[in-house]
Amino acid sequence: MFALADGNNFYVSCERVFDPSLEGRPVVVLSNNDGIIIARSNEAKRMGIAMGTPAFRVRKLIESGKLIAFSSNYALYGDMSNRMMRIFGEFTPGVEVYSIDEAFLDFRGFPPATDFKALGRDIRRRVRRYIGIPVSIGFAPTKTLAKALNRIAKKHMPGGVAVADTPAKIRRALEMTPVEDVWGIGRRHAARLQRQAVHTAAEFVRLPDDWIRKRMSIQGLRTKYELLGRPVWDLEQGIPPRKAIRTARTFVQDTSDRDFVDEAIAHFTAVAAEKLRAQGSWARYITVFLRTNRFRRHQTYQALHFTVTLPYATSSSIVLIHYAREALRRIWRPELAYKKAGIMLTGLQPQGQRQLDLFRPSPDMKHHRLMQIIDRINLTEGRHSVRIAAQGRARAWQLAQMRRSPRYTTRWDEILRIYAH
DNA sequence: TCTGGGGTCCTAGGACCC
DNA sequence: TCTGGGGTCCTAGGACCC
Repeated sequence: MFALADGNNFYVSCERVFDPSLEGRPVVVLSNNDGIIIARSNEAKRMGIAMGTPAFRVRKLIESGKLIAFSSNYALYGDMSNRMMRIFGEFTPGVEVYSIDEAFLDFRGFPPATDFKALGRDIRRRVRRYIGIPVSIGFAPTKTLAKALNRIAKKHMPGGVAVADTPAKIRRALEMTPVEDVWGIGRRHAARLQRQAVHTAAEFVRLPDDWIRKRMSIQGLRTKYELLGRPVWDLEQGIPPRKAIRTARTFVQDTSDRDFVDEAIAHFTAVAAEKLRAQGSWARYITVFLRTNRFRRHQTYQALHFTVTLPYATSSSIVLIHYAREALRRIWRPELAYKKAGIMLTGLQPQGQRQLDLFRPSPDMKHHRLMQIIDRINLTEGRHSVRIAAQGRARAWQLAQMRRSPRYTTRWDEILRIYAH
């Protein structure tokens, strides 16, 4: 058996741990720049507030106090997540951290007679007591089924635990699962399946293999097998190195200010390079992209991008920023106003040997050591304490965050400020 | 006025190799 | 007139996930 355990309305639940007066009230958490809604309490869901709603659409509700909104506080959610995952680890060594709020748990070595319902309730109780987060858990023989059972636990089981350990229970679960809620079937395929009168997971698994293979690729077929209880996906532990690292931001306002965007690109590159070094990789390519505002009527949407092949793989912020700015020069069009900019590092390889180019500049070997020192200083003295000059002075990347809660679990200075009042 | 950020995998087609 | 067979690598676009 696998289990999929996740925190209910995770970001909202994190906020509630530190302010219990939020219990029972409609609460939402906003994305970067307080742009859209990315988490909702059950009460907010019941008010009909959809995922992804722009914040300005619910502004009146927030200002009148009918809806409580928080800016996102990833330092808090990340820390709460780690604590929750540690509790999961007390029940089985097989924990795959699948996202910030959910994990697959491996119970394949457990005796068949195990009472998984009771085990699930145990996990739930312990997380609730020690971390303060309500969780839901679904048990089943494959990961895709465990996902479906987790949804059933959340929607239909007051105890927050659902188990499918017999063919009959699996069949029943498939009938209860709308096809659009199956893990691996997204919006496009769901719409197409519904046109074919396929509305539930039970109906989906009745489709012939070659029909699925042709229209939904090998992935669709894997989903079918998993729903039938034939495991395709194994537990994945440890963090595989990223194959791409991307940093991008939406600006608070559209901008044509070249210097501003130049600093932003340099900064995004520095942030991405830091992640690159943290996982011990070098990058071979850097892509810079610019986007105009897709919601503007009078200007057609433009997405510009340019990729530079670096003369040698590197993780030096200095080298990467140099080529990022060159890429920006290539695509910059002064007549446009940009809403979003970003960079992406690809062609990642483990640090070690690298192929050099006979006719192009050689790497500066001193950078490696310099970057190590910068990273170490920034770790102890605070992010961005030491910067490359091109990153400018903290203006390009500032987010609008009007409603962020304190970083309760990681920043003493913020806690002390509250209690000083 | 105001609309997020960061990833992975698969397929088809082109360019190239012997 | 008739024009093989087998492979790799790269890229863009689509679909999916949180």
